[in-house]
Amino acid sequence: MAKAELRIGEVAERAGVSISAIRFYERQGLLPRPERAGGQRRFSPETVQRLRIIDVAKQAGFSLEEVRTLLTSTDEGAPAHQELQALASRKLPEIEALIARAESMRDWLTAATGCGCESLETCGLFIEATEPLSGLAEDRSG
Amino acid sequence: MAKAELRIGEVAERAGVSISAIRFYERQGLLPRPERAGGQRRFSPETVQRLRIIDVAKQAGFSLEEVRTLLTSTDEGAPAHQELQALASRKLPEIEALIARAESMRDWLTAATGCGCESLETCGLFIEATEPLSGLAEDRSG
DNA sequence: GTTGAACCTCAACCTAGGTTCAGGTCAAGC
DNA sequence: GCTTGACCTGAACCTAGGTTGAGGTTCAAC
Repeated sequence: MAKAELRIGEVAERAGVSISAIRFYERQGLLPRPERAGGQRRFSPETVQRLRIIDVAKQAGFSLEEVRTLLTSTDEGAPAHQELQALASRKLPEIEALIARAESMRDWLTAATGCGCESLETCGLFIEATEPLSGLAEDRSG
Repeated sequence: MAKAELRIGEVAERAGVSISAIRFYERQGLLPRPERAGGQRRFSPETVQRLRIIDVAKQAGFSLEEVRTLLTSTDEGAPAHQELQALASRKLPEIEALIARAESMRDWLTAATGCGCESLETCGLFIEATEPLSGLAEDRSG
């Protein structure tokens, strides 16, 4: 383990995250409580990489709680692919549903840019069962 | 204008929205303040349709503030297509960006389900500049 | 005339992912 | 020894779109 010598401002800059986010992640258990010197946090360079991992996982669609699960699992010695595959398999259908909903929105909005209706009440875009809309309904089945 | 004879519970059921949402929309200016009988709201049947319009617009990706803009504009006599086209044209790039981001997430997650790495630190999925990730970066340009 | 369902208002609460603020400490340069 | 910048804690605040709860009224049936 490398020496704990970085101050929070430097870690923030290197990792491209805010100082307040670093303290927040620590509170949320995504980062271990770092060593202190005179009350101030001192981080090892590995922390920068851990913050980058957190960032990538967030971009991939994981919540901070899911990221914490992933990090905790590997911290405890489990192989990375184990929890990662499980989380990804659970997240994938959510993201696919998001894509499908967003594509329906796009189709509706595209139709709307060509709308010439005088009133919303009579506009086909706002009358349910019209095709571009059907895909927009939220899933109320379960 | 039809008679104001519906109670809030009936409007909620017909429109498929919650009672608390109806009161909330009234506070937010999406519904006009309805007539009262002994302190209780009495709605005209048109309210049900207005709630359906709100619902469709929400599904299409508009915020309540945007929906209010749309409704206010047409309430004031403007043709529906005028504000609708403007709002849709502004919303469309947002939704297209959302689709692009979600597709990048999907690709990353798909790769992750096949990951066999032992550690996150050495996993290519978490090393930036690796391709599936490049599309995931949030737009920090503007 | 009383019960119970449906309604009322106002304020507080919820999620997620942080940010901001107040009030205080620490470290380095002059 | 004083200033300045970086840091500390804890609590409050933010968005969006509502929901929930407390405490009180009204309506319809029996």
